[in-house]
Amino acid sequence: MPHKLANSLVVLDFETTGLSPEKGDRAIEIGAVRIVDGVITEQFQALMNPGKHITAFIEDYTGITNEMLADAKPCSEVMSDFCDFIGDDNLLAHNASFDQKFLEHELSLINRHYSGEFTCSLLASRRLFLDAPSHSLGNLVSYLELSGDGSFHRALFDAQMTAKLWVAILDKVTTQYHIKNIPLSLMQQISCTPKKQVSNLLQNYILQQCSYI
DNA sequence: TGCCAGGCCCTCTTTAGGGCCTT
Repeated sequence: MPHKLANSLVVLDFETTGLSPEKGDRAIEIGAVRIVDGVITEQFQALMNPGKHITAFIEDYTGITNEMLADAKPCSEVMSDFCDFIGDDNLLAHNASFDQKFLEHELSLINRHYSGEFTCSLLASRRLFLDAPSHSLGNLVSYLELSGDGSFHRALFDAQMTAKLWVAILDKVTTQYHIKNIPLSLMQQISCTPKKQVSNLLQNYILQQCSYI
């Protein structure tokens, strides 16, 4: 069933056989949560059989083994189900360019498409958490003391923690700049604005909002 | 034989190089 709520966002994460679909890499797991008004309302998780063996490195990195994938549904079936889950929602991922290229590649193989906007929590966090020692998902979760029960490099857990990170990013904007009901378009503007200009961008946004009152 | 991803972003930059981030 398609979802079309302005304040609804699907946070997703892929585990894959490697870094590049252009070089033949495929998805092996998809994990996602839907957040509405900052609260997780639904989740999606599935292993998928990429049609080839995964390397020992990927087995070690993810904890997903060839044995686990042997009985999994094929990518085409899982991705069709996931496309239905997305509906018309906007999308978010940590280092979104990576997940976006795998999503588009897997959906192209089954002649499906998504319509939402893609937003990146990595780009936003680099601009808003300037003092974080690193902006990897794991380090940001530690830096912000976000709680969670699971293992990094599994798709659903990473999606859950990315969702919590996103809520923390929105809280940061609300607390520091006193902006409530932050539109996704503003977050996308932040994500593509040079670091030194983010403060000006947000202050100008506040002034624009005040001028409407 | 040697190489092998790609986008973003900073700086000792912009006619470039290298680190970060994702698996």
